[in-house]
Amino acid sequence: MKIDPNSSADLSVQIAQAIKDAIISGELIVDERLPSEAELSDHFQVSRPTVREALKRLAAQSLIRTQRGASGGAFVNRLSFEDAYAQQVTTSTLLLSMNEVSFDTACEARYALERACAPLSAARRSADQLATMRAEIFRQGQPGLTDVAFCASDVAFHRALVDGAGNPVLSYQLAGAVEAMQPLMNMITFTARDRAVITGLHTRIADAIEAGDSGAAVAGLQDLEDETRKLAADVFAARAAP
Amino acid sequence: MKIDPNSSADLSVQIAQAIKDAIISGELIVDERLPSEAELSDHFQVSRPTVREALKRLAAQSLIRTQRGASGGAFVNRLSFEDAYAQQVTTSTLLLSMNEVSFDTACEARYALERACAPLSAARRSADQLATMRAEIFRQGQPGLTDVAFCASDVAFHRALVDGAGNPVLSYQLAGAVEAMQPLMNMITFTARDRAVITGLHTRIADAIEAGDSGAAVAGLQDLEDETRKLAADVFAARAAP
DNA sequence: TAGGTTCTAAATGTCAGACTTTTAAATGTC
DNA sequence: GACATTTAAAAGTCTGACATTTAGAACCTA
Repeated sequence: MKIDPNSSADLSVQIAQAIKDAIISGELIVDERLPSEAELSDHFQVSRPTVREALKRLAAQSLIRTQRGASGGAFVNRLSFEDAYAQQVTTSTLLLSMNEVSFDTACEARYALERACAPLSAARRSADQLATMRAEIFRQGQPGLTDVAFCASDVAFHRALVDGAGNPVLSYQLAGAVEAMQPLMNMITFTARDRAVITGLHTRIADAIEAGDSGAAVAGLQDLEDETRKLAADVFAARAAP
Repeated sequence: MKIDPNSSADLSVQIAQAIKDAIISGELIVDERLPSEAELSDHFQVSRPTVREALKRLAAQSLIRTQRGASGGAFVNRLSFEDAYAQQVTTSTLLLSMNEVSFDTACEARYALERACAPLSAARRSADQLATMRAEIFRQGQPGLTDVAFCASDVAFHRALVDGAGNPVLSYQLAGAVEAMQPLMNMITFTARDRAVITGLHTRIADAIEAGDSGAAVAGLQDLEDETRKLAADVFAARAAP
């Protein structure tokens, strides 16, 4: 682990990069303890606050974790799917909210990816995942449900569908696509009729998944995408010309 | 922006979270300048190094950028697709390398997602993206190409295919799935015959994309997935029983 | 007056050293 | 042997200072 004394970049950035490279290259392995802050500051010839800033950068990316006390220190962190999920969701959400991504673009991406999961889910979903889908459909039919709660249930339904594929990598990749849509969906007002149509499609999809009919599941998702985009278009049209 | 004085969490974590919340909620908008470090340390009643650690955490996630000098400071950063790509790729790569994800699982996820892009790409790809695909196929046929270079070209081919869908959200989501496979692919030794089969399939896919034939493109990707998994299985079998 | 130069102040970047808190392990006691 | 106590190591935090960068103001000069 070396830094370039001639570089113009901030020291804490360079040090963070050096450690990150060591982790990626396998020079530092999972659960290995890094040298203490004092040792690192000695090694890189910088002060301890500078080393600490570098470590905080890595901690923010879940690359390391720190422990206080004797035999404490910074340890290379095993990046868990859970941590990665969370990062993926916040990054995707911010990306969408800060870049004026159109509803259609986000929606197209989400459903394209979800349709990719449908055949796997139809073949492999557990009874538990199917039960979750049914439970969410039931919840969506309850009277008095707020729009926000309806959207949250919608996300939960789709999460179960994706998880049904039994492929954690797929679940991780889709987490962002599905959850980041929620703020966009929250802009829509769902009438009782809209909800009935959506839950009807959800039922169709769940039935197809239960029957192992991947074609029907894909078709159901296609119709749901069309319906969602139509709803959104109506909302935006109504706002443009009140 | 407030922090809880009774919380046991580290101060820099709390402060980073408070600022992050303010950004996500829209309280702080893109390109807005945060208070100076001195003002923040005054506001939160902590020292400047603590504030700085919090800011470094946010900078590591590309949520803010800092500028030195007069009228400098920390600014809310517009999360660009480029930044998000990069994060997505490193996170996915580490996730795969640290969690003993099987080749098959990663491969299945990657091709499932890629097949989702194929119909859009067949309909929309630009001439430029098609040319990139052709150029990479040509490169893959060159003699003397190392296995690593062959894999890199493979990734470039697939990136062009995905970008052909013309949906930046989709490109972002797939960046991780496609690029994170590269280290896994690098474990495979490609014989001349293997390469011929793969480039043949690439040609089939490119032809289908050019012709706008989404069914053929999906079928080509399916065959490519099967071929890739067969190759990997052979490699692992050979290693298990030498 | 136009245009370049120098100065200045504000802000981040870095450093040194000290103190606080947490925690595991060594030590001591019954 | 089990439990309490001490100890030391390490991260967390604070104070205060100095270095460096940079935009803009003030100042000259042609």
